[in-house]
Amino acid sequence: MMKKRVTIKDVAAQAGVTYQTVSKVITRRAQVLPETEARIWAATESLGYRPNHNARNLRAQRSHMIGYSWVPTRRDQANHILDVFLSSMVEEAEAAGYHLLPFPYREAADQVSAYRELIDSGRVDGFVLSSVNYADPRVTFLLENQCPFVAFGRCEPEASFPFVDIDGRAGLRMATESLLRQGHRRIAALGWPEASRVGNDRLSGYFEAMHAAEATIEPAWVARGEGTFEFGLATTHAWLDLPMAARPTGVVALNDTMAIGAMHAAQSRGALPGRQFSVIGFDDSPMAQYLWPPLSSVRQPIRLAGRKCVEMLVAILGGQPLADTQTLLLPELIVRESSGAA
Amino acid sequence: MMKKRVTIKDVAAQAGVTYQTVSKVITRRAQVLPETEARIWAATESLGYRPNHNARNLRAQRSHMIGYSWVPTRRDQANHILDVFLSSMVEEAEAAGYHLLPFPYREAADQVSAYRELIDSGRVDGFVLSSVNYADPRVTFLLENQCPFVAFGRCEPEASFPFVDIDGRAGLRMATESLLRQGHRRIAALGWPEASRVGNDRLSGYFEAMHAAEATIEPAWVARGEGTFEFGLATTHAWLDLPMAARPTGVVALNDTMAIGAMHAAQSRGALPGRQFSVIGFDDSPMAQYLWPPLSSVRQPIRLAGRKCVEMLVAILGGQPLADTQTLLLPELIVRESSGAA
DNA sequence: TGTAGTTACGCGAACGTTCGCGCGAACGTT
DNA sequence: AACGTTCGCGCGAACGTTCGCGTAACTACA
Repeated sequence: MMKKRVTIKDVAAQAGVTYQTVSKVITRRAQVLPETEARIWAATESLGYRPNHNARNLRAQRSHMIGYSWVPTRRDQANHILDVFLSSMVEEAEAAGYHLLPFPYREAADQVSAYRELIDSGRVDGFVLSSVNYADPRVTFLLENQCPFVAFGRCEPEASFPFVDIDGRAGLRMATESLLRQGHRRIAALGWPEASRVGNDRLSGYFEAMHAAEATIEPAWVARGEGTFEFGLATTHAWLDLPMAARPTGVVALNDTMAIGAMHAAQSRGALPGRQFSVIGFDDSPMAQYLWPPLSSVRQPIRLAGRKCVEMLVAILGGQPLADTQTLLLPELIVRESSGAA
Repeated sequence: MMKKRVTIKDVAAQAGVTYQTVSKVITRRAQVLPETEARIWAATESLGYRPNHNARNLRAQRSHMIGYSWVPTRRDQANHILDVFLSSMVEEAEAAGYHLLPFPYREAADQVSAYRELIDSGRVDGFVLSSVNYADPRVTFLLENQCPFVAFGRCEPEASFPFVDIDGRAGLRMATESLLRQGHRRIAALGWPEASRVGNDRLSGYFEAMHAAEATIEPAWVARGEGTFEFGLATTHAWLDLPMAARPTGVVALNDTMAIGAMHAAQSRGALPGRQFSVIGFDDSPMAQYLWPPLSSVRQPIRLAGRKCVEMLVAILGGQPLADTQTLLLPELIVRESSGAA
């Protein structure tokens, strides 16, 4: 079907040298006459030669591939991050002579086996992990087998492995401080279950800001749920049912979906978000700007994170010592009309 | 660093046979005593042997990789489709012993060279294309070089190559018919530039439905723009400025972003979407349900499309004759409150 | 002119597989 | 008992590279 592959031997024949010499020229380890070198380059050019990566990788005992798997999202909760995260990783990888190998997400028990297969069969040289949580079995597996990886997200602070993470604590601190500055004192938070490391990290920023401002926190103001629209909606309704003195005037949410639920609840009671009731989300999903009123939200530097993950992993795979093995990136608060003066 | 790779020879040594025999057992081309076979399987098991894919691929002159590249979206227009499309492809590919190779999108002039490099260096066996448009240079290149590929999206009807596409025409016909059934006669459309094949295809469904219902179409009702929120907003404002008799009572949009613009325009003039003015979008993006009122939209069977693309490509790569080389999938209209009786 | 040092290139081997051929042993048939 | 068949397995080669060593030819110096 396709025209014959052109190999290094074809080039050699045309240039009148042995194929090993061609190899040396191409990999620039040559001590060759300028004249022969020119002939060889001319031959590669005219034949359109491209080194066969399978053969190279076999010889080098490397695959130049980076494994990556992500947990698929429900259809009503878009993963708007994936596009940016993936393309930034893919670009950075290509620049370093690597490629990304996406593989299907598997459920808990099976999860580690997918990683094992890929590494044992030589398909990948290392991994980028995401959605890392407490006591992640993948992390322990990879550490045990001394398999190179970089995590997007931390897990235990004790475990020391290379990671890139976004400072969610700082993000929620910024959001909370923004409300405090606008005169809010009674601020509630829509959080995730206690099992979520990311959730706890972000929430701690809320506590920090509140304590620093010496604002009291009613236990009822900190709600933990699955991050859904419905949870944000129901919880906010409950808050707005509280007696005036205990009723929050603003909410910070760990994601935009819950924030939108909160906005709907407020609006359906005639409390215009941004005027009578302030809401700040997290993620700065594209819909944030199209809501009415547009939603304030914390934006994460995803592109940077993707680049950094791959950059670090490539350095590790190249055997280079890493300056800082752990990177924390600052998010940015985007203030829109959903949050305003108390 | 990592413990020594275990190869087929290690297995052979432990099982007391030559490594070629192990190969035969593993690839199931063996005529072997049940007893030896058992020994071999036991050895692979105990050593945790995994075939080296680089070596296999080199030998087989195949990479078992499928190249895929997508055009990155602007940060305010989420690609909520990518997650589903990618994971469905990755899953289907794995089931067939393939993997996906994502590579960076390049601009027009350079675009083909990326495909050439991948195929010439033996990194991929074929491609899945998306965002195919009229006279796509990638298509002509791949056809010329007889390189296997499946397109997600058609281009010219004449060019005959395997593709999977979603029947956008049917989608817009359904949307338009839905409004017609609810008594609307003056229906406008928010389209894409004439250079967009997908745009023209979808729009033709609008024309079809209108003609079938013998509803007249004012030229001003068909607007073509870049698909942005701002375009939907401005255009709808212009429509609502028309004299009563020429003013549309409903809009169908080629994507949700423009539909949301239309909703905002209507709302800001006190026309509640779904009551005084109906809007139907396209994509059923996750935010559709969280808008107020929730947006009616056309949902595409993306997961199915992804599976189908890979299924077809794998069949082609396996040398199997394809029953139908061209698949058209029907979208589904999700009616919510943004569209209602005229 | 003999020897040491350098330069330019060839040669063999190896990476981990698969594949087709070949060969001895066991088997059944005349 | 001699002969063809089948079975079970070994053997050599090949896929396209890279790498270290070997070795001619050339330069330089005594």
